[in-house]
Amino acid sequence: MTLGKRERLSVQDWTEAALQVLAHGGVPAVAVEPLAKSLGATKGSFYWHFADRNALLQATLELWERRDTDQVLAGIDETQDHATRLRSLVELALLSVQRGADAGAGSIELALQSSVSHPMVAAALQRVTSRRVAAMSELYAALGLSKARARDHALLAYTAYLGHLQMAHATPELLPRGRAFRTHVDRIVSVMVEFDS
Amino acid sequence: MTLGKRERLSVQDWTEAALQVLAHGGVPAVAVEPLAKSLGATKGSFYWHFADRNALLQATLELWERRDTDQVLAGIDETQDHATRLRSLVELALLSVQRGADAGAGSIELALQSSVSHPMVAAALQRVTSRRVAAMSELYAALGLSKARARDHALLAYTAYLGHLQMAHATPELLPRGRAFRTHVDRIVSVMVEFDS
DNA sequence: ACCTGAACACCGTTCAAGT
DNA sequence: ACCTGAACACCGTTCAAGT
Repeated sequence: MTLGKRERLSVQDWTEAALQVLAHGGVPAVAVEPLAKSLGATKGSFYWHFADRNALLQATLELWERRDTDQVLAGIDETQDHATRLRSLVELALLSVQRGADAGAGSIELALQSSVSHPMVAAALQRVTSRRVAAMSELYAALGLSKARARDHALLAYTAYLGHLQMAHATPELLPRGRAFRTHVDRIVSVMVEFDS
Repeated sequence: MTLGKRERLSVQDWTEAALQVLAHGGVPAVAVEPLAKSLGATKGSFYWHFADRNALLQATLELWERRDTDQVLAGIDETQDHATRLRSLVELALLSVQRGADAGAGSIELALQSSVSHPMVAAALQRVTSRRVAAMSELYAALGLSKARARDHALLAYTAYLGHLQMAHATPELLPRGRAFRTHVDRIVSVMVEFDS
């Protein structure tokens, strides 16, 4: 976890390190003293770069938002048709939950969901969620749903994603594994993507 | 929040107070010193009744589990048929999310989901979730689904509930309100309860 | 048996002093 | 400009001493 002895630390160094511990230990783990120790510096050094712990949290959240946006954009294959794009988007989200049970991108998101009580965290989550739901709405609308129904369906799909994320971390023993897991994901995707009326 | 001046505090008094703050401020808010202050006692008094903060948390979790089990049993009308029971179970769960945005039963559950990293919290959640999924599985099985499909469908429904709970607290602005909310809940319930093949 | 009060460790924050 | 080191507040934990 130690990043080696640097003569001087930058704001980026601290923020990067904070994002690391955020993924592992959640928001409470973004603590100044332990962070300083792992970087081989003192708390005083930290307070040169940041006003307080909240400023570090803010910078960390912004870093996460930037990377998350990039990742989602990179995950969509623009050459595919809308239906395929939608299906693979939902599928990728659900499968990504499985991958990084402890270290993946999903674990940062879960850590943030854990700390919604913190206003800054709530704001960051609100922005990212809003962006994702809007993107899915567009896809549903492109498939022929009315604006209202498209948004509603996007919300439902996102709700399923959030719940799946939660279960994968809180009670993974209850989720099917291996082949059964694929079947389960396939069923969710079907429910979320196929519709009528 | 102060429970008045009592001469002597019991384990129940501390546990009850802990459950209160758990609902409002989450697991981190279950702190010995503030709790002692609100009860008009000293930290030393606390440590007569409990080995440490973890022992208090454990007692609080057990209290929640007992009450949760009672509530769920009370919520099911045994005189109804299986389909109606299932539908009202899902519906009640989703609507309860709306009720107590800050104080309701759902807020304790959300607070616990927030702290899955804590092994004791994870264990408690695992027990409750397992119990609920099993109960729903039975209902699905009673409606004619195979054991495997019944369990899978119960998982899917529970996943939707968890995600809904999450959104209602983290990003409530994104969920529809009023009449549109009822429509949204109705749609989720339909997806979760109606099935074929 | 139950509680107080003082003590210590840990982390957030401040700031004077160093390079 | 960037960092150290010491100080203080807050909460978890211990424990000798009180009733």
